Amino acid sequence: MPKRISIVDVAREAGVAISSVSAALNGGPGVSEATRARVRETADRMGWVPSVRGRSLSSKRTRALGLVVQRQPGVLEADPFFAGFIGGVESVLESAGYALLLQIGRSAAAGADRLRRLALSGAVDGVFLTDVSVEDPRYALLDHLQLPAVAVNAPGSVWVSSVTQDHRSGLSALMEHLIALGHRDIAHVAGTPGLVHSEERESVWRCVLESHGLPLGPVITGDFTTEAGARAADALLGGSRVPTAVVCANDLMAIGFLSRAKALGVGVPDDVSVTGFDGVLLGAHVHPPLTTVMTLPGALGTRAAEVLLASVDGGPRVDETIAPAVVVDRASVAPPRVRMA
Amino acid sequence: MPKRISIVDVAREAGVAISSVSAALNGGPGVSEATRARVRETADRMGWVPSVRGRSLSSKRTRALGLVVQRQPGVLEADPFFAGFIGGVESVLESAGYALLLQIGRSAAAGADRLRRLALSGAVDGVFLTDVSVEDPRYALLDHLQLPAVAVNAPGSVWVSSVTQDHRSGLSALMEHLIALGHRDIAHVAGTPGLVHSEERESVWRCVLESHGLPLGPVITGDFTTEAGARAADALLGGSRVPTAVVCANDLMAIGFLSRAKALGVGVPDDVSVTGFDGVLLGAHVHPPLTTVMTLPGALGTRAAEVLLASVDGGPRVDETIAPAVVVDRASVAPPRVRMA
DNA sequence: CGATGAAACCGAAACGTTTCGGTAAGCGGA
DNA sequence: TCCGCTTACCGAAACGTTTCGGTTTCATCG
Repeated sequence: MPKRISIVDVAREAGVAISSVSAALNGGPGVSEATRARVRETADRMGWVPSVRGRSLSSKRTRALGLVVQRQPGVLEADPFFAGFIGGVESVLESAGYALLLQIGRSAAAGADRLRRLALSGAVDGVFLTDVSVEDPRYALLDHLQLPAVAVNAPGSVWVSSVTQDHRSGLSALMEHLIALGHRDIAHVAGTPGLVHSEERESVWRCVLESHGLPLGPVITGDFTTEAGARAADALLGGSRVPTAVVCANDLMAIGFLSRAKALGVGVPDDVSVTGFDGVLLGAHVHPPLTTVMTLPGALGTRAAEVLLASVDGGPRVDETIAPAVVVDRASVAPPRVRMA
Repeated sequence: MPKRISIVDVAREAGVAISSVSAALNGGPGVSEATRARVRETADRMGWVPSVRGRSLSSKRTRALGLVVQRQPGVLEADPFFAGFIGGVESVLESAGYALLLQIGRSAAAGADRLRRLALSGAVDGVFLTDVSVEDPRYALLDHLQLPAVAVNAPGSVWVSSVTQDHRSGLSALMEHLIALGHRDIAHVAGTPGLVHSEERESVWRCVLESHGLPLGPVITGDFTTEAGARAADALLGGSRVPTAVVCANDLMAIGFLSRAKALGVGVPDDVSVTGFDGVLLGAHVHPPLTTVMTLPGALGTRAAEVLLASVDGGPRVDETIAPAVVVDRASVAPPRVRMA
């Protein structure tokens, strides 16, 4: 009901042209300090807030960044990655006066389509690329559109920047730790196939085993949910040849594995060692407390936002790396029990 | 680099006026089926996506809804409420073609200010109100602005609608269950003071005890974090008079309590029963599995989005309720141990 | 004293869409 | 034949800002 006040109202009230109001409030040149102060005072007094609609149409800047999450709602709910990431992003956007436009596509195809519309409609000045898959089609789209973008935990492209937290060193340190304890039979519970971070973690597991001349234990393909972890426990613990250690691609699957192992009467870490990946808060509160690799989604979000903002302002593409993920040794890992042959 | 194509390009290509393109694509009247089809075909062929900037300026509709979260980043990361809620919201917005504008204010004051700017700048067509505190100043702002809004798990106002999942029945059922088992000494670990859901849960705890003529056990004030739960365990288990049951205002605090209790050598549920509230996925995987009240953030988000969308379309304010939260009885509750007087 | 130039300020176009008043064509009825 | 009504379509204003070219003012310098 209270009619919006616009820049023309402020201009009339202050007795200047609207272009002067604009210049005064945006710090532009061609305005004396006296008028600048007077305009500012008038605008404040009238409670004027520039219309983001008019502004974005005119200035080609929306002052919003886009994030299209393509995940099952269930994973989203349990996995704290996004909450942490978004928290980090927001801490930067807040001071920059930017907003975050969030969309959730339940499949990769739906996500790509939403991203396409988001970009083409000019709703955002740049986008974050998460859950990147190998041969992700979104790179081609963004390269073509030349829309500022930053890939998170995935390689960049000709046009797209990237911000990454190194997974490899932390995970290989964890593997080395297991091997140093005497484990020779190490299984892997993998994440959703096709995602770069799934593939990467599996590749680390494989490389470390090969570098020690150890046999590749069984691989169970999961989807990052606790249910997948439980199914993996069924598959791995019920067989004739039970591994002495199980390296899970994320904490949620490790926690699901832990629960099912307990239900099956298999002791952790006495009968089998289990490790996770992510470092979720609750991993410290399960039984036994989960040995894992601690990642920093918040720091990742912060840096990604800074990079993307710089890119929006015309900066060059960059490939950044934040502090690597480190092993957090809790109590779900122990030397293997000596067994009968 | 590939210059944006606009509605005038489509109009020229199809040989009609831009107003006809607009009418044709938006299903407006005054367009023959023949031209409508031709325009649609042309637009598709050219890959035209309407500019949300031009559209929102002209139509007074942004096709975006706002959510200002005012929480500490830490809580946000661990508490799956928002991920679930946002998932539910998005499932509705996706089909409606709306986007979600997310902002995080680290304090209530910062949140209120961000909401104010969000509303005044015309960036959104409506907003969700979460983490509402008693006497929340945002109601007055929205009432004054007449901006469509829906309060989540909090009462509405003259102008603001509300969508609520009943907490009281589930929590009082949980209390009755404890009392039926023989508990007489029931403590409460409360949430952040001032928030309506904190106050509400404490009030249920108080009412049920009073209705049974039982003494009010000690109340420890927390802040919904696991650390607060651990501190509560220190306070409650170290004292001379240890309660037989502890009702926590959320799962995170209950889980923190559980961990610390184990560290202190206090058995759950043998020495003390513990309950949570929320029904987070991981509550089933801690030891012992947590008895709690299961809420449905996703369903809440879905309904809230529907209500808000209806409100944006001029619908009347409503107060909705979704299916109540129900008790999930796992293993952290047992009859009290018989003690020496 | 007049020319020069910078600083301050103004006016209008441009951004891309929706919306509304207006016009031409077609058609049935008197 | 002419009037009036409907249908299809067009042109232009409006939304609120930024931006850019232009004009005035005034001090400076030759």
